[in-house]
Amino acid sequence: MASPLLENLNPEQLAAVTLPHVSALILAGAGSGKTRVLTTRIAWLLATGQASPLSILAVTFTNKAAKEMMSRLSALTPVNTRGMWVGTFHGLCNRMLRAHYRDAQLPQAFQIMDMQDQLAMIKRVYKAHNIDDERFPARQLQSLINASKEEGLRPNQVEAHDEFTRRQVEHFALYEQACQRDGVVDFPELLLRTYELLTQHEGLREHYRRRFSHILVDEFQDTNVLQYKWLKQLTSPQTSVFAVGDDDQSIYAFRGANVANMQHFERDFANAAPVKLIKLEQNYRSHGRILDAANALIKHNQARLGKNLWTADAEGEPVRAFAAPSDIDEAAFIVDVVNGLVADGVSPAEIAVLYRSNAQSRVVEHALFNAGMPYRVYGGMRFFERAEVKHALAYLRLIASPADDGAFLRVINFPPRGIGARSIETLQERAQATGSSLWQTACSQPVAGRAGSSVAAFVGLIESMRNATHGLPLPEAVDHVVHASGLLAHYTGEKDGQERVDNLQELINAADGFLRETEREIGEGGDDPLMSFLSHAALEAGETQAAEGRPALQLMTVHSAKGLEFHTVFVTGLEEGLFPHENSMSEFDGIEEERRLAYVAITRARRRLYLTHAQSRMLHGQLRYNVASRFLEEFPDGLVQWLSARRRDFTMVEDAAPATRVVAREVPGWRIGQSVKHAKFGLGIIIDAEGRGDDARVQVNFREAGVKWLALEYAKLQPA
DNA sequence: AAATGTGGAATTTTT
DNA sequence: TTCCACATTT
Repeated sequence: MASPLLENLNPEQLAAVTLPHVSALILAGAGSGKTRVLTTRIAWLLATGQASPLSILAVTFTNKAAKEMMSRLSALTPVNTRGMWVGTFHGLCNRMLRAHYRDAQLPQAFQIMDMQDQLAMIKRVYKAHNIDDERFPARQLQSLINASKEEGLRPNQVEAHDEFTRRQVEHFALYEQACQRDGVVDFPELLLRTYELLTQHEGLREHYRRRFSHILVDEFQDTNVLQYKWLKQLTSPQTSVFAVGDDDQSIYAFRGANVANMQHFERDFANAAPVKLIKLEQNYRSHGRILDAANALIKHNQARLGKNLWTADAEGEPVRAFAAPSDIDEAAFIVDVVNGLVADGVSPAEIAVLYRSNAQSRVVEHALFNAGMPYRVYGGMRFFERAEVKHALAYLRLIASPADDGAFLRVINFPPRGIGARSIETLQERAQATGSSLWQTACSQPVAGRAGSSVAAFVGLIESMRNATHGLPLPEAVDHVVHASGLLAHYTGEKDGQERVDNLQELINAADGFLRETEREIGEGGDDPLMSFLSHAALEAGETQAAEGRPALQLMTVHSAKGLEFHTVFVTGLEEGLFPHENSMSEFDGIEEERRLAYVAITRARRRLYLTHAQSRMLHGQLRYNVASRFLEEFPDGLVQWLSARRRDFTMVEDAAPATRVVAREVPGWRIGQSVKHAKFGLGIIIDAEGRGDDARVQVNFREAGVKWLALEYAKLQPA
């Protein structure tokens, strides 16, 4: 078969793409063409008539991945992909719940809460039931709720072995009641409710099982217990499940990802035929030495399915490492190298600085700013999370779903309209007493006087907005609400309000863009555009910040770099305590997860890889001295080229920025920050010193043995 | 209702 | 140190 679709696939990719109607686990290494295989598989199923678009469901974790899949797929197939279900777990579940809201026991206009909304809801529950948030921190309950749901557990199924947990589970149950009354669902609820819908309604379950004969799952190593159960519900002996993942890139255990799903897959999804296992190990991204480093590092993990990346490409540049005296010097080094690369014609946008934790970006930003180098920091506030945008959305939510107390409280006095805390509390008490929503309570307003009339005016405002926007095209409805609510006027009058005004305008644009993008799909569900837009706003928080005009250096955590690639990558802060993070050391599988994280970082690089660590760094307002990361020791000799600075005398560098350095309490011959070796304790770093001559003692932070004071006269310390 | 002060915590993050 | 949530002040 000379299908152009299959051209240039390597034998393993070809085997995966053209697999018969069985379930399969594709172990796809970093840069092995995972997305290509996934999309080509779908295109091939369509091209050979083995599947119609209606019979395909493809699920991802992020909206970005879903979009990417759709756009690459449309380039591969002439078949109209409408009717295919491609989306995130949450997006697909939302779709099912909208279609079967009655069976799912939800109101038609149920709203989705993001994490902020969820926390606010918990605090409201606390207030209504006089729960002490000192004893029961709201965030802790939030974690318990989400973790429980992600394991598929309702409050009555959560095991509580102690009194504290028992109380928390009670609060969990109260929270669920409140959500149900308000007609709101949190993120994990979307999945859990859909899962229960399928388990409890055989007709529906059979319908979807018959419909989706092909289910494809991206990033399978990131699935949690509930997602796995959900997939099982959709699967019959006739279903082909094509799961793509990489156990070596499993870095989300902390949010419930369960790599064991990969091991269980072979057992649980073997139906008519055994599950096929295919490994994609040829890497199309990186030069040889980068892969050598990645392979060498990940070999130190015990729990692996086992994979080794290789490339037909060149060995390339050596991997380089740099030991900086301080975090400031580390940043200066990065600026130096970047300047050199940019002078050589590498675009700054093709260079990434990766770090373990966000706090590390500050020093690098500072150095880049002073060097006049454009950069972009990932992470932070998303568009739909901004206060002004959430306010506008709350008005829209209240129009669509008046029982939504969260939305009600957000805007009842914003912009300020003279409804004080007192009136709101009275309203809440009465709502609590009658078991009705704040909106209902506000409508049946028997309170006389000024407060009563303000509340009545608010009710009138929302009702007039509902009438005025009824039947309007979505962007015009949003436009109306932004004006009629007084939000625009409020921010226009405020100093520093321009950005917020811009964001409100941008919300109108977003509504317009959303309408255009979904136009083709409307008719299929006959959905209310406002409802869809509100779901969209909750499920897709939007970009962190608009892309810069000129190409900018990319700064991000290793986690957010997953799935991306760059010409040059700096992996920074490779220090014990930071990377691997100290918290991970007490966690189950913690160090191995940190190592996978380092593996992800390394495999982002196409051509050049720099590994850096700093011997001292400012952390939580204190200067800390860290030993180089164990990961740096896990590369075979000769693979990593240490740059001159390791040999260079520290004092040279210290002279460059003397003001930033603590003047060491001098012990002749030794320096704070110096790496040393001890016969018994091994490698360490000098972090303090005192005394002179025979009394001279140094404090050393040993990698293995911890912090110790040593008398120089007796301890046979060697410079390392 | 905004402005200012205080205490505590400070991996990683998407939906 | 720096950020945030929350409390108190003005």
